[in-house]
Amino acid sequence: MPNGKRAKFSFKYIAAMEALFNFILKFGNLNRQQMDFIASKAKTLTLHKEAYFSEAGKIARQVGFITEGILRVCYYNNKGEEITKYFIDENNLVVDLESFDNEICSSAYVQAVTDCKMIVFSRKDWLELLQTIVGWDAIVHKIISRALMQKVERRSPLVSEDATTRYLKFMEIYPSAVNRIPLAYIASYLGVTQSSLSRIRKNIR
Amino acid sequence: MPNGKRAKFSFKYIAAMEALFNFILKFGNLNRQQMDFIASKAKTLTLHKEAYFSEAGKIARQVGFITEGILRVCYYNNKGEEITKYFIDENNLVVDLESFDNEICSSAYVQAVTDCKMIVFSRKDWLELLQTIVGWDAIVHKIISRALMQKVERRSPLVSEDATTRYLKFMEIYPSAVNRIPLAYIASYLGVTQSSLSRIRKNIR
DNA sequence: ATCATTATTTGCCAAATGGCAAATGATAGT
DNA sequence: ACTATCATTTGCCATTTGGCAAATAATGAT
Repeated sequence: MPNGKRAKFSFKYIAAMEALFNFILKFGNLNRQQMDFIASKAKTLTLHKEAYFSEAGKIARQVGFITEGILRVCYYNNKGEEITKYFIDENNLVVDLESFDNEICSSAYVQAVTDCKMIVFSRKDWLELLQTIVGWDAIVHKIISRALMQKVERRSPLVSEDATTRYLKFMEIYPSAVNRIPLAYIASYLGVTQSSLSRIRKNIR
Repeated sequence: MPNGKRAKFSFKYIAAMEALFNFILKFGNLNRQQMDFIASKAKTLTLHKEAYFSEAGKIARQVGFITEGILRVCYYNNKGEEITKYFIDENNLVVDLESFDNEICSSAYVQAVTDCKMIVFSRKDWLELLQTIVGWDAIVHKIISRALMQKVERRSPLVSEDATTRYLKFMEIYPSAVNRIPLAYIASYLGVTQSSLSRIRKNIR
């Protein structure tokens, strides 16, 4: 990227890109040219609290990276209750994989829990990156496998714990998020009622 | 494979291999030569009920494909309770991914719930397949991603359901396995006590 | 067939959690 | 500062689930 062009990027934008590459480079190597090509496809996206990144009934058309804020993935179960499947916080990739990969309608909402700043790639650009950058698919596969394993390791153990233990585990995993996520969302993530979670909080102190 | 050699394979062995390739070919294409190469690395393994396929504290050194029987993956939580994380039944790949990929000690046991027949690949052979067969890594990635997504989709929703609903969902997913898995394992998978599950079974009829 | 062992069911009661509604607290808009 | 709105806490009681122990059933070995 020629020096003369730098001026048009804000400090915040550069910091966000740096966070993105810090994240990516944990999973594999890229040269300067490849990184510039990725950067050339990146757009920024601001999501206000409660806005949707992708929606049930629609096809997910972008891949995102959260630089600020927290998203959650949720759905409605057959009793009509809204269930939070998981939270995704800063410096993580967000994509409704099933929907994005297969171009089928999603059954889940991906929603901003707080105001969010993201870097996003359109489906078209993302596929171009996959076709152009040698080794990019391997990096993406690693990122996605790790994210999936993390989801399994985080939510699934809750099944065998009582409500208090669930909340304690939650606080361990998302210490900085606990105070930014409404109680109702945490309760639905943990599979307890709001009032129970409120009482659990009281008892912990 | 020359005709003269066929005689040394039993009917059962051939059926097992066919099941393996039926499974693999759902995720990508392979030519005859590639399939023969894979087959040349395959060994059969019989596990008796309660035997371990891989163990906590050890490094997982093989990839398996179940042709008959059911395995379970379990661990001990910090209260010392044995928790079944999931079951894996016929026509599925089994590998303790974290341990196998990174050559680190596992924290989980993979144990036969019933007598099992499997096709297995040693770590060495598996890596050779990855290096030799073009496109094999892509197929493996797809298989593994799907398996991980399935785990997320199966166990994680249990968090938000009551005990009876958990069991009903379990029966939907593993209809043919319900009667082959001891109640205690199912109970620990569902996060309920044995006695509760026993009562739930009674009430359902 | 018999016994020993293990798995499952059942009874009894305690503890945890849910359901509902009201009270309190927090927040944003005017 | 004052509402209106939404989020959280609390009280009361019902329901679900757990803990423990004993009874029954199933299984495998001799």
